[in-house]
Amino acid sequence: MSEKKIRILLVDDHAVVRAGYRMLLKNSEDIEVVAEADSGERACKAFADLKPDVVVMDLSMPGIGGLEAIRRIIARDTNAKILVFSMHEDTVFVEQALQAGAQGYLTKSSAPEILVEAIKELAAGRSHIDSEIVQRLAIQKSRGKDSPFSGLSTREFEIFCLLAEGLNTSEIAKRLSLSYKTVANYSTQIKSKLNVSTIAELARLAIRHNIVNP
Amino acid sequence: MSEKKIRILLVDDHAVVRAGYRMLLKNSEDIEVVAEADSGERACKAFADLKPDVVVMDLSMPGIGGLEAIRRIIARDTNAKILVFSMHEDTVFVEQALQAGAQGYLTKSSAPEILVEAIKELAAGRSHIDSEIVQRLAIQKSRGKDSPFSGLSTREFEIFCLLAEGLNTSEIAKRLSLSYKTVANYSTQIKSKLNVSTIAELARLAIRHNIVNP
DNA sequence: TTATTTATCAGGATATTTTCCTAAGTTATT
DNA sequence: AATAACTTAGGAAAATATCCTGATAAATAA
Repeated sequence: MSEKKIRILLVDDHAVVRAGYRMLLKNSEDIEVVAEADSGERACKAFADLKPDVVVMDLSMPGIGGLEAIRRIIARDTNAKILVFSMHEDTVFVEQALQAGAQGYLTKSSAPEILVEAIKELAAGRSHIDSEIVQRLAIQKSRGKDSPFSGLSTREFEIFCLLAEGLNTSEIAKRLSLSYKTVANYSTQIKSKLNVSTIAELARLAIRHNIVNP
Repeated sequence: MSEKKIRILLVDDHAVVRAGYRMLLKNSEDIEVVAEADSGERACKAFADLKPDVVVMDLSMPGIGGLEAIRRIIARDTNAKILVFSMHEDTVFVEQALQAGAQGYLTKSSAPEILVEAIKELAAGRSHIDSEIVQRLAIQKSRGKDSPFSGLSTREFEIFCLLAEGLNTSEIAKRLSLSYKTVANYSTQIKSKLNVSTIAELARLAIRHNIVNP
């Protein structure tokens, strides 16, 4: 047992949820929450300022989402340890988060003790992915049954989510600090890859896969 | 009891379903299925040819949907008796169907005997709406809680459904035999009335209200 | 019955968006 | 070091959306 506590940055847009996590982690002697953030942007800032040992991060947040935040943090520090704690159980999100650089993935339906356990794992340099999800990933892989989104790159998937949520091209461009043209071109590419011709079809596809709620 | 049988036109795009109805109605002495149709277009044609006493009509069909078929039939014969037999339980559809000119509305979850009963009611010049739905309509009305779609005209609602299903403007124009311009103008109007700015939002709204499946 | 509103339908003009092509810089991968 | 994949974005042309206007037809009110 090391004498120094594991320093945590909590990222979630809901204050109540953060408070809950904080309470939960208070029971652990060797864990200390050093900061909270309610957006991807502020998470990046807090990470740069405090260099926490582990970031506990929600995915769906206003502004740049969790995925983008992960990528920005990893860009700053390749060794950053990020544990995703999301409500999304769909394997697409897991794949995307890991690809973005996260080392851990838990769902909100995981048992509370697991959170502490996972944090310690990450701090020790190992990874921890929800066992149920690991199984599903394995099954999917063995069946060669990739989700229709596995062909999308990180950026494509990100824009896909925003399109499905109902944002238009210029709103997405603004949010991701990209040129309007870039987003427009991505949209075309995404529709082609997913084999849909309208945004309505795209939205329904996303809903069927629990990527956005109806 | 009149000596002449009630002459029925069955409209449904699934042959098996039509066969089922036919079997069901065979048990009734005073009912006779004189024709079947698997599309709105053919239903109109069959109606004009045979002048059945009652039309039993599904709503969701390829080509012109059931709503448009009802309107065309009523346009030809104001006294046509149309009984909608749909899987849609949402009151929006009932309102739309009645507004289009139908006298009856049953859902596929109704008891089989009810179908025979309803047909006889219609043939006698009365109306018959599924009792569960009547109740829900009454409750909605009493609460003054109109669905967001009640502000849409028949045509607007029709185009709304097709947009939500994933058709684009020119496909809709083709299907409804309208000018591209008309549909484009309607789309703008519909989005404005429903207070959405993208087709993705429109699709999600439709899905939330069970107007199209995800 | 006549007047007024509402619904349907669509053209013109203009703006906005999409699509397709191309290309440069970046990051993995071999 | 080289090939491949990803990200970014501009130009040009095609497709769509928007706003305005107007003509019928049908329903509703006076």
